[in-house]
Amino acid sequence: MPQDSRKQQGDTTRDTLIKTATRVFAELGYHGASTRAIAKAADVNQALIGYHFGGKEDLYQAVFVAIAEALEQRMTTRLEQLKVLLAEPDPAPEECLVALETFCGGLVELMLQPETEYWSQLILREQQHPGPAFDVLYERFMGRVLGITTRLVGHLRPDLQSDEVKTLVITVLGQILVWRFARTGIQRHMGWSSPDIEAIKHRVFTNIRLLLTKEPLE
Amino acid sequence: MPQDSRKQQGDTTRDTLIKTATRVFAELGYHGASTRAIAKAADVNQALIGYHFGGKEDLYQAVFVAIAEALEQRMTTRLEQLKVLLAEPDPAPEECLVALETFCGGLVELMLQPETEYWSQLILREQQHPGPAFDVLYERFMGRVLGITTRLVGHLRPDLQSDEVKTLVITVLGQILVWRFARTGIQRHMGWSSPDIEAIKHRVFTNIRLLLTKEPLE
DNA sequence: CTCGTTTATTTAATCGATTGATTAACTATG
DNA sequence: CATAGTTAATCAATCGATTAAATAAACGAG
Repeated sequence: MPQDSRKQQGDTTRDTLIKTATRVFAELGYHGASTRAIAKAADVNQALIGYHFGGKEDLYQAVFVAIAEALEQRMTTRLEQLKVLLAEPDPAPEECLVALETFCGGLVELMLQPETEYWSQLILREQQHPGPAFDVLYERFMGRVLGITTRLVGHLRPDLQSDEVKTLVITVLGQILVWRFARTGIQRHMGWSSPDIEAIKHRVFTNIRLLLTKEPLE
Repeated sequence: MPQDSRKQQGDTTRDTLIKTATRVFAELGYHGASTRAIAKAADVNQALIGYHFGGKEDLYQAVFVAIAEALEQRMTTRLEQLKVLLAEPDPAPEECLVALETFCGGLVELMLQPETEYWSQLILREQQHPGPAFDVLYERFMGRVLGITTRLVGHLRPDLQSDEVKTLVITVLGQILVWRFARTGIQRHMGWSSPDIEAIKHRVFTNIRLLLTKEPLE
């Protein structure tokens, strides 16, 4: 690793602090994670949090901006693909279905990646008490995912009203998100050490087709 | 309100502390909720937490025992109904479906009740870092719900293997649970002040029938 | 019924430890 | 020497826990 020049050293410290703080905040909670614990875990002097970010609260904000950027980066390609499809005059239903499957498959993988565990913990916490950190997350990630999938499902199910489409979208996404949010309980129930991604994907794909291709029962 | 006798006063203090602590722990997190803040919110002397429970950690445990008991009480009737149905030699599929719908309908109502908000926040937190508090919750509530629904779905879908049934159950429950643990994001997306319970129920019922009555696609 | 005693509960005050923040001195790069 | 970054030390505030004193209901003896 090349030795940082003095000016680059500051950026390195910032990055290290954000990365470490993501983990410590997720593990101990905002109040439980002391600036000293974060600094020690990052192998950095405690006063540097104040120097680089201003204070603990500002570091917390910086963590969420970083999470939103990372999520944005991972999903932006897939979201663009859906946008392109929806830009067509009248996309074929089967094409929409495959695109939605691909998108949801990526979401399943994202939910099951170990590295997203800290993110989900922080997002869950923040969602319970929405502050400025949640606004960043919603605008840069959640809102975009919800928006594009709603448009896609709306095209697949023209028989449904606007609110009905939204409700359906939530349930479709819910069966994916649950694998992250209820992970501990699920593991205890299924007796898995690590979840079988392909099996989950297969189930989600099947469900999507059942929920979006079948005509309403009555 | 009748004046408490001296002996009853202790129990009253205990109950008040648990009820208040449920809210404060949920709002501020374990570390964020100081014993002084809890005591002040409960209008009780701070030292009484130590006197009645031993310490902060013990009060936290007591909160989860109370939550588990409340959840148990609310669901035990519905769970018994399912057990009775499953005890029959060969329950009719339609009967199983209706029973599952009824059960899931109750679950939807539970998820949307304002009073369960504190519970869900605490459960989510505890699930991320499972401790003894989570054990109580799983054994008395989650495990029983998962177990009984899995048996029911297994009977409805004899074409699926054991793990496939469990996976299907998780997705079915996930589309219900999501209304609670993604509540803030959902509200922002749907622009609701308060969710339309009947619409959600209708969607969940429709989904259940689509997912559990249709034969596998291939 | 009344008094003194026991018991459970409550209270204010205080303990050492830890918190986030800040300071001034220090280091190294340009 | 100027600047950006780092460091150890210290600040008042707050933390959970504990203490001894205060309060009042419960109880047995007379």
